[in-house]
Amino acid sequence: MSDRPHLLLVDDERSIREPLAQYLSRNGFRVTAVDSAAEARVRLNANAIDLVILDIMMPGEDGLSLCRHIRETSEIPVILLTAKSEETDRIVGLEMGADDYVLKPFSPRELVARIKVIFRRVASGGQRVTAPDGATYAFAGWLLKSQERTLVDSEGVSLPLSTAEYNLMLAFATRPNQVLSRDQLLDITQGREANAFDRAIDNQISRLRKKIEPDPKNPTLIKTVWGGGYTLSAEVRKL
Amino acid sequence: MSDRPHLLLVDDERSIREPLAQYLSRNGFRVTAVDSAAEARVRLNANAIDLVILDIMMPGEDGLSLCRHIRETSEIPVILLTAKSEETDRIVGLEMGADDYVLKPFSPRELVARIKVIFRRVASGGQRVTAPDGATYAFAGWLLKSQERTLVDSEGVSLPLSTAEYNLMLAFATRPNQVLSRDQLLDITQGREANAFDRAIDNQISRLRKKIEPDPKNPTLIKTVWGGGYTLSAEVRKL
DNA sequence: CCTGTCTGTCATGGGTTGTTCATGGTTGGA
DNA sequence: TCCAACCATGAACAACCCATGACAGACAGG
Repeated sequence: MSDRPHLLLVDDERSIREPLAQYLSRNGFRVTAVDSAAEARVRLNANAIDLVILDIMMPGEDGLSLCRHIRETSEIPVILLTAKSEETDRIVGLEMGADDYVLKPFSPRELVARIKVIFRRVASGGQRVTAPDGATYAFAGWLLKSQERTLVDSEGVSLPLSTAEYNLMLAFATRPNQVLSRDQLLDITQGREANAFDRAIDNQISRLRKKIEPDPKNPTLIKTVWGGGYTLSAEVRKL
Repeated sequence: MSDRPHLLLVDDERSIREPLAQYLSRNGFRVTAVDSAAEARVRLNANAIDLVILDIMMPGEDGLSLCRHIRETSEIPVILLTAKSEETDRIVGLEMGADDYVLKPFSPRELVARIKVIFRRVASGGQRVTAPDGATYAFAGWLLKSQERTLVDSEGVSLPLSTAEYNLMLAFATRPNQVLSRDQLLDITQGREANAFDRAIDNQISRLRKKIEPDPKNPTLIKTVWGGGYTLSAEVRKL
């Protein structure tokens, strides 16, 4: 986890969402605030989220459903916000995998305290681009082995990747055919924000292409999206 | 932690303590119930406590004081019970190192849910080298025998490890494919903090690689994660 | 007390990554 | 079609991080 943990705040009520996002920002967190579960799913995929704060009551998909989804697909901690005082709902939330809940109306200060408690617990294991244990991704004749952190070509020859190259490759392999901006890639691979005129990602892309593209000048795998970022254009199978 | 986690319940009011202890027992926990902070200190020393449930308001030494003591001397999680509804007290508790608090009157079912949340967290990321219980770990053609503190290769040849090397190897074997920072490794293997420019772990890694890597210059087992630490890239079976 | 092993510290060298910058490609409008 | 503005590329460089040999203090066994 980077210096400033990245929180995803999901609440449909603007009057809660915006001031809370501001408060959390002032307290040392990076905050992405969205107003629906659907938007939250997009952000979970695109960014490296360290913790989710989730309103239970929302139009469309509700918080409990999203919470279940998060728990099934990742280890990201979840704090539920609930206006309901009914005990059963809160307990259902905990049993569903939420790490904590906070009753509305709550004090922002208490929420921050609870967030810190969770990070204190998590601090030992958490790492950013963790691939599911031992997963292998197959695309375009390559095998990306997350356990060995290497690429293997169709003839079984192993190609060593540096740490940054591996992180980048994994970011693409888990999000094939998705355009990822430089900001997103920085966030995913290193959990940091871009400083002005940051060409770090460009450079890594260049180095990666030299390793995996048949003709690095005419990339067929990692394509440039002008003004947008990069995308891995290949079908990826997870083994 | 054994199958049935051992809880220490500290509350001076018998009308709460005894029924609650019973309820917790019926829900899969071993429970030691005491009525004072002093008694709690004795039990903490004498028994292997996995979690403490602590009333804040008690005659004599109060819960907050005991909580601070626990946090200073161990990693045992603490849940505070508090009758006070004042926000500040609860937050002070959290900031003092408690893992959670529950407001009186609370439902036992909710308390159990919260206990389980904490154990779930601890189980995934917990520190500490697991006690040498005579287990053997098999990975990449090696056997790490915790009883003999040696590595045995596929031909049965035994390779002696020094203490530090063994601790390091065990730390990896119990956390395969996890990136462990130098800080974590120092903490796990020696329980100490890194001082600035601490290269002790680097050196141990280097020595360990020379012993177990086919080609120490191109490590395939213990890999470097740039800016992150090291990881054991292998499938580990516990025998 | 001596000796050998173990382990932390230091210094040096090498690898990896971020930044800068000149160059060339892409885009949209004239 | 041409041009200006913008953007991407990749080489060169600098900063940073890591690997490892040498050394010395700590420690245990004789």
